[in-house]
Amino acid sequence: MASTKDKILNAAERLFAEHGFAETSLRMITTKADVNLASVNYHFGSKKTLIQAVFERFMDRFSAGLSDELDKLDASDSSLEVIDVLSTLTRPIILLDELRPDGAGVFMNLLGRAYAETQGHIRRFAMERYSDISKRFSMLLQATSPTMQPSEMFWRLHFMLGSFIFTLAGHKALQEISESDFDQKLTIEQIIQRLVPFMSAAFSFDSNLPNNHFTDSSPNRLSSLAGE
Amino acid sequence: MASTKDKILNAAERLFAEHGFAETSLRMITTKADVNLASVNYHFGSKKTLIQAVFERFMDRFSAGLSDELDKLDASDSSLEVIDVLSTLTRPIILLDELRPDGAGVFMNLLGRAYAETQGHIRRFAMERYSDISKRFSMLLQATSPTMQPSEMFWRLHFMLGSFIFTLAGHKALQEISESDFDQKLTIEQIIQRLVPFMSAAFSFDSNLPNNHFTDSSPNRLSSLAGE
DNA sequence: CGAAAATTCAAACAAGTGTTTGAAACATAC
DNA sequence: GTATGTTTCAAACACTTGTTTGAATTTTCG
Repeated sequence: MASTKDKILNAAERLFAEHGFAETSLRMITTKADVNLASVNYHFGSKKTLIQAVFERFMDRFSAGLSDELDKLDASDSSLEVIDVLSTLTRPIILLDELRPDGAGVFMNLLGRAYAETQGHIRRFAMERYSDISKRFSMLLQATSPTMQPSEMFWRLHFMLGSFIFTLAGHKALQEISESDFDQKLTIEQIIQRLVPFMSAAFSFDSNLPNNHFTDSSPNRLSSLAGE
Repeated sequence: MASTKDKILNAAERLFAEHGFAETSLRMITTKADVNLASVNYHFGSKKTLIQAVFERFMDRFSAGLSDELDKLDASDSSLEVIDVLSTLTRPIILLDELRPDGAGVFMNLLGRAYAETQGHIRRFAMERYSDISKRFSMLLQATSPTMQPSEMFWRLHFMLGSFIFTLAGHKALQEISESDFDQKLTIEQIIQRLVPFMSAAFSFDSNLPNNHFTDSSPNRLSSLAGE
């Protein structure tokens, strides 16, 4: 029998992912968890800190998994390629999905909502708590492309982050469309296995290459707003 | 002097983008707009339809701008490259930014929040109302890569969508980090001009190529969860 | 002008919110 | 077994929410 605390966390994480933080009331949570209303404030203090606790439980799992993968990468002596670094994300995500039904989707949904919080008490909390692992990941990525400017790498990293969070948070809807339109329903792992090579190709693009095809800014290409 | 209706829309769109739909009360909106509380229900019927109206105003602008760009593309007789199609997104987004302060950021923020809505009354509304323009865009993209499977293209398109929405919705926070860490604050346009070539390179990656570097699945690469 | 329609307004409504309270029930340890 | 600390519970609290009402005001137009 799960403890009251865990029952609350289990119910809360599903409801938060499904309806959002503000749209989920403590009464919805305690009803689903089959515990007394007051127990939330007793065990967690407030709704705000409950949200943090839900987030923390996922994030700890994920960052531990990612840390393991990065360890493996450090241990291997083969030269690092972009895809090797990006691939370290796969397993930690899949592990969440095995932890509980649609764990990865729930986690990414929470991540996306946390990021949307402009005032962002979660954001600040995550920043300081998981800065180590994120720095480590970004260092390794930088090592694959020594000539790339760190600022360019910074932006690319967030471009990628957007793809991951957005796609996996909404994977259920996307899976449905994919199934009805193409008769193929990808699993989370299959989605990631498409996403990783796709993003690796993007990262491998060298914007410093002169006369590069992708940075050709002849009138018909790119924005050229000025020319109108 | 703006009409009451417009004053409400103007106040609402900023507050929605800043705090989210649920976290923004009608009283916050009417206070900021300096109109009577009841006028929201009088002019828009309900909060739900107000949200739709705010969204619609942006989306109409954007899709009209995108439509123009796609027209230009149809008119040009040069062979289409991926970057030509992706570049059509730039101008419509920048135009929103010129329409009102941080228009692009506000719009992307709304888009992101609308997508997060799992139950999604906005999502359904957008699906049927803007299916034409989205189909047109995706057709043109498909034309640049005739050999690519439509299902693969579908997923890539949503990977890209995630990058755009996520990055531009949170661009303010990212700009701040970029400024403090690299002493360079990019404009929205500059962000897009990094994003478009980056994504174009990703789209140009051919996953059907045999023995491709990026799909090499030797033990150290990709997930290989089975092997544990 | 003056009747009709459209709009604004202050006030109230019912419903739902997070949180607090103090007694009851339970568990733990001496 | 009794005392101590922990946890649960029903009830109430103070407050905010979106929406409605009906009268007052403004605008429209013949």
